[in-house]
Amino acid sequence: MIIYGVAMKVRQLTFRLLQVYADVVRTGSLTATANRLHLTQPTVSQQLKRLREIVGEPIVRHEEGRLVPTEVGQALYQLSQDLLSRADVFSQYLEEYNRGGRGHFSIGLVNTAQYVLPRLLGPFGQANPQVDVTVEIGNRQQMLNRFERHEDDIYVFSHPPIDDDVLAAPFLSNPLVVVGPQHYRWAGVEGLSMDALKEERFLLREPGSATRHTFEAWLYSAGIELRSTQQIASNEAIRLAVASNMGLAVLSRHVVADSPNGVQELPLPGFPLKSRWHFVVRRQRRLPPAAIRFLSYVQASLAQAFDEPEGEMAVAELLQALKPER
Amino acid sequence: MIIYGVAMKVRQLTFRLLQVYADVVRTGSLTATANRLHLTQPTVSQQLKRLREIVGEPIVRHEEGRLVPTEVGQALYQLSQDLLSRADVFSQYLEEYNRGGRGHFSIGLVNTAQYVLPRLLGPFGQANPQVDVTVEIGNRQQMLNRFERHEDDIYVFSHPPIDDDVLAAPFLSNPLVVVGPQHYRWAGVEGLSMDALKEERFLLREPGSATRHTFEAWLYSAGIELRSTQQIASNEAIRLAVASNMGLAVLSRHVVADSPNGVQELPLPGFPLKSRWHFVVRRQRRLPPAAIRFLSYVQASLAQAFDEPEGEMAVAELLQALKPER
DNA sequence: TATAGTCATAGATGATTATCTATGGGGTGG
DNA sequence: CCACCCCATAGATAATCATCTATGACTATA
Repeated sequence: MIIYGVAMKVRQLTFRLLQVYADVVRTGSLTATANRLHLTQPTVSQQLKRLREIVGEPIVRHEEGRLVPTEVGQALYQLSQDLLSRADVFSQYLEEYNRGGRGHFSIGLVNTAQYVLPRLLGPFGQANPQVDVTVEIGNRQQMLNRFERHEDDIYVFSHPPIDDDVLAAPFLSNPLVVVGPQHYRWAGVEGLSMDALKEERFLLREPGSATRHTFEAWLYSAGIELRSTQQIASNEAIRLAVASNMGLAVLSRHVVADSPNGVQELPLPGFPLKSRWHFVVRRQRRLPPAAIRFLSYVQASLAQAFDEPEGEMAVAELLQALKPER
Repeated sequence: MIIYGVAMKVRQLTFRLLQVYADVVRTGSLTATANRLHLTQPTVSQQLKRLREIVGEPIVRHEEGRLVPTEVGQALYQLSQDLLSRADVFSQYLEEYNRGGRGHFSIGLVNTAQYVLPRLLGPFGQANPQVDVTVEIGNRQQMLNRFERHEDDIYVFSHPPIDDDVLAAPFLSNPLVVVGPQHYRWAGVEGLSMDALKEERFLLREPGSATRHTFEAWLYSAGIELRSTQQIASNEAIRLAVASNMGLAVLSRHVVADSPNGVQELPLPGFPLKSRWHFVVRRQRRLPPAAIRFLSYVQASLAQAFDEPEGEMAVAELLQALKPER
């Protein structure tokens, strides 16, 4: 952009000057303006003088004891009003932004978490229509990569990465259960054990998956080795495969919880495997106010919507740890 | 939550800061901006810092070696663009105003002058559609009152008021002639003299009129006393009255010059009485650029449109006298 | 014409700004 | 791992700003 320095010394123009000038035009008196703005009359007089120098043209004249804007002064007054009100709009936007009622944040979800997060994000979005949330979804490994690159504001992991910079709040239990087809032959049998099922075919998620990793860790510690496995990349596909008698699987109870879906949970000793979802943020990262607001919202609704008072506590601590960042 | 009365320190906001910031966003580099604006890199860095303090929020962040505006920064950038371009529009307006191509001025005309001024104001208005001219009309006395009160930018008098502050440029001759009805019985008679006509009824303008005043002064110096007079307040009414055989009159030749109008000029010794119209301005008054432009325009067109080279000179001098006022 | 109110100007003084030079820290690409 | 950009910070300085108090000029109005 080419700047024409000729007509007006824009560089020296200050919003303060415009504020004072606008008030002078409104009151028609330097003294009045001085009082209203808690200044002395000479101060206002000098401000006017300087503004006139910036504009390069007289902007007010005396008329019947009042100060009246000249033709140029009127145009300048309109400009002032215009500019000041626009700056004010921006200021209000800033306030809204700081309150978290407006703006944007991004959250990265491990695949399985997408079965529960909507229950938090949905109502939050309803209550904060001006907030724009980007939801990233991937398996554990993909989310770890994003985390490494600081790509998102908040993450949800069942097993948070270990790092000094990490703040993690376990907010919701994520029980892993063994599921089989609706009319599975072992259904109802007492004393069923995993050892008895090791000959069955198990459908597993891909290696990067946390669900798979947790299950395999448990198998290892229990000294069990599976005979037959098959890899399927999504929880939903696994659920459908189980329903179709293709095998058994270990899934988050949240995946199978809702509605009749052709699968059933098998009561096995040692199950459900306990795990929890964590909100994970970097201690050092300055979260957008909207993200803070979301976490606050989560904290408030956890107890009632999910009956997870412990989660509420954990989120409260997380928020606390983030506050002094200011 | 703490409520901050002001989200942004608007008072300290400068257009300079916005200019610099806008350029930083465009180039994505402090160094580049520093070069473009002929500053050093630390200067730009500090400006950015100050702007951030004013806004109270980070406005840029590093990303792949570039500086990228944050969410708030983007909003601020838009604001900057907006404000700067508006200031620029005003600046352009100022330029136009100073060139006289835009704006307003007022001119006060003595009644008789309204017969010729349109021939100047008309074309000027055509050539400068953005200039808004207020034309005030009245008889000499009324115009003198306006002059005293500094109500107009320019005046047209045939006899300028005497005042140290007055600048007057005689720009056009205003011959006063004796007129009678079209078929007046003395028409064509050689050696006709005013002395012979003093028994006729003369139609005169009101006492404040300059035309009347000039005529009466001439009568006085010639030692002639009229027998019968009648007062009529407008030139036009007088012309019609003369055409209707109600008497004779002394009028500006400009009043009777155009078109067949039922009156004729009577050739009398001593006539036409010489007088001139003057543009009159106050030396001390700062004329709006538009008024200056009008006078310049008049100067340029006098010679060709009216064949009055002397008037051209006089107006040129007037303009000259006004110039150092800056 | 005296009085009060309103502006303008002068002089003084911290505070803030606009800049510069010098220097240090962090990445990026060889 | 080194050289090279790029940015941030420190320190310095002249200019400008934001203010104030004191005072003078001008203008209505009592």
